[in-house]
Amino acid sequence: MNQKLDLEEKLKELGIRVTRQRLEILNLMAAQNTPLTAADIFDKLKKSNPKLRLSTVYRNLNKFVENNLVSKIEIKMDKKESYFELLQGNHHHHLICLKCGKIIPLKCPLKNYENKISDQTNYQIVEHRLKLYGLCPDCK
Amino acid sequence: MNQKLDLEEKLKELGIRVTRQRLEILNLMAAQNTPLTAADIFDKLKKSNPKLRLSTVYRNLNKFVENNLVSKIEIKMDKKESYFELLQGNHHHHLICLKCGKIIPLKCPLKNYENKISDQTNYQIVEHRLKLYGLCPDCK
DNA sequence: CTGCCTGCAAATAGTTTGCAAGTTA
DNA sequence: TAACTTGCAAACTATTTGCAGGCAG
Repeated sequence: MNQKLDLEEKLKELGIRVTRQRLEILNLMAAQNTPLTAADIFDKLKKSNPKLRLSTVYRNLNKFVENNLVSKIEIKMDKKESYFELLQGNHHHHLICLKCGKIIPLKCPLKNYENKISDQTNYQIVEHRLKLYGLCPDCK
Repeated sequence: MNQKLDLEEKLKELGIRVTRQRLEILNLMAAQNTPLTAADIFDKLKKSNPKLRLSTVYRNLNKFVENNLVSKIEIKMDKKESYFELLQGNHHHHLICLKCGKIIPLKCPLKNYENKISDQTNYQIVEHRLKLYGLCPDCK
């Protein structure tokens, strides 16, 4: 898997020290390829690294977010926990199953919409976030 | 102001007991006409009603949400607090200033989009949420 | 007068922080 | 070896809950 090397390389480029914890977090996120909570990541990694702490996971995720390696998003309508997703170039949104929680990515339908709103409101638009909720084929 | 009467009427229709706390919360939300946090509401109301508790505000907001009188939304990108907004018939989204926090409503640009995604993914779409972030004319 | 609502206090969930010891460059 | 990172414990923020007395219907 040369994605592992890419991720290590990416940290070096950004001047972020390469530690076991950071690589394990990033590799897990790359392998799962869906948004995960800090607790998800912690639960999976503590099996192979029992000394790992949830606070370390949070500290590193926050650092990745600051450096635009990862984005932090809300997924569940009724839970206030954050999800984290490895940024791999493509701006997209999410469709979330209300029953089983499955998440699928959606390409962005709002390319010109930002300009339109910018013109209408005189706001300078910086970003937008869209989520759809529904029932997946298995749950509906 | 006959909105006050409307709100009291609405509670009765829904079989929700009319209490001082409930009316004060709803009237404040109607008067402010922008999404508010439970703490915003509590801070404003405790001046005239010092015995009011934040837990009472939360309990009532949750009841209003269950009964579709109020919607619960996330507004701030980096804070995990919920905002609550009185539902007044019109489905809309929000444009939020990243600097001063001002919030303006946007009409929904996604009328057909849900159908399109439903066809593409075979999910049954239940709802969607869109937020734009930017800088308002005063802050940019 | 009965059941729902509130005040009050304490608990919970998610996340952050301070500090000393360990690790990276 | 200097600066950064981690483990660990404790704090913090937003929200919820249990219980006993109070109020609405």
